[in-house]
Amino acid sequence: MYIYDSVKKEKREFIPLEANKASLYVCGPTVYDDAHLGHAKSALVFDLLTRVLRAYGYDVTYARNITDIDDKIIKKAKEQNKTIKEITDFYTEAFHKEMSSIGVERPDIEPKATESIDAMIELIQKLLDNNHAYTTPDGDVYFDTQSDSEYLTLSHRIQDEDERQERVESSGYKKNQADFALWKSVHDDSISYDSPFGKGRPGWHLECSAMIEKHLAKPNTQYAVDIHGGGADLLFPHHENEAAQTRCATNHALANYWMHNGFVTIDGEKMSKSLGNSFFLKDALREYDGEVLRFYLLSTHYRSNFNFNTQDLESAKKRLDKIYRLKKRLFGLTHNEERTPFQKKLLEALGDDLNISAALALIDEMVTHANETLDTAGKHKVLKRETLANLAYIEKVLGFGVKNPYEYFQFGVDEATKAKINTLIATRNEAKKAKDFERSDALRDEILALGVQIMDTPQGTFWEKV
RNA sequence: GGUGCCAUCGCCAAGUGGUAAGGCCGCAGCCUGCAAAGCUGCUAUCCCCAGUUCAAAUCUGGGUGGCACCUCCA
Repeated sequence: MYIYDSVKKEKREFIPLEANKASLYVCGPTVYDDAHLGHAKSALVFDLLTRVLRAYGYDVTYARNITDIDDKIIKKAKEQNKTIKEITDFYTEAFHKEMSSIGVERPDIEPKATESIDAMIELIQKLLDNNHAYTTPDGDVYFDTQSDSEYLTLSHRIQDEDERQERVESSGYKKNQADFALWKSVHDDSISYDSPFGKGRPGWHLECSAMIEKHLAKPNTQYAVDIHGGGADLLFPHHENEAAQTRCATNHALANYWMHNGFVTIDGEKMSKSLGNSFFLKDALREYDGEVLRFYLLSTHYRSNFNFNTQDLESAKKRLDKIYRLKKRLFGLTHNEERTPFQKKLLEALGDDLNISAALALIDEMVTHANETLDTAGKHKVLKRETLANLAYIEKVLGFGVKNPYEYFQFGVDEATKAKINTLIATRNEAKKAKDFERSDALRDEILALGVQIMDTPQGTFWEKV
């Protein structure tokens, strides 16, 4: 399997630290607001990566954190007159629910920042002991970027000479402008934790390093984890700082492979709070089946930026529909797991840095071939068996086609309408039987007016929401 | 201003030196009472200019255009 390493900037063969095992850490959400499509994209990308690694036979340990202590959370809690925990519990649960509806499996480990304070304090203490951090008179602890000769090697940034030397005064007690807080002292009655450095809260970058040490890192390895992932915007400063902390506090570097997913944009612009163009996942889920969103968001290579629009979403849906229609044709048949050449090719495509386009093209060809054979030789047992095995494989590795195919096509149709449609179809079939085509066509138009397309097949008349 | 990424059919999108995958849309046909679905066929020389090479969408240089990071951000 090959992975594009966004730090080394090249595709590299994946060689794990420990044979047959793979550890993966991904920066998760700060739970103070609803997840938007960008969060969905990131979660989907690493969900796919995990599935592919497992398909390759790796025993994967996947950790994704929940940041549940942060200034923004505190601000929101104050605004809504709620406790921090009420806020974070609410958004954590919403996050889980929404991710689940787009087929994202739960990570193996989901550490919360508030449950890892000890590990963070331990890490800060090590950095202080190693002279990679310093305390300020007002009780903050900063990482000393000048003490780390490898600082900025991750993001390939060139340190600005002006920044280095000039602004010591303007940044309080910081030695260098680039230094970042490991511990922010708290002097008022807002939420804080006790520490050897005084009451305070952990810095933003610290928790990931601490949690990786606590949950994933193995002693005496060159890297703490095999793969570290996150959104492209996290490379600097977040990952740069994480890497610096880990490198300076422990005897290993943070990650062997770095993976960064591209952004979801709307009208060509990155979604952001300040632009007011966020598209929340919960809103999208009201209009579209979660799996359609999964398929659409995953249909472009993970490193590319992704411009969201409903026209493209519709055309992605039509592509997914074809998988489900094939499922319908084979509905009710049982099958066993079976390896086919198709599956091998599919995995090879995905193993090439998650080349989803190549994988989807293979699926399209498989579906077309299966339909063609079913059209001409409906009783082709081997084909049916292999196709079912292939569809099951697609479900497992890509998470496409996991639903009941009939229900999939009925998304957003309420029970009363369903009953009405079934009645109309029954009436139409009677008219058809009596060869009263004028009536049957009129009934079909009536059904179409409900936003439903019907299709007559040898197995009966089926309908799909348009 | 600094750094980096990108530019392939109407739209989405693979392809990193050997002569352009796939999907959507469109057109023609098969099937169908008619449709829908399914199937078959048709549709690009790769932003511009120059260079390297037997050979470039793919490498180099120069343009033009778009985006991102440098501040919280998936």
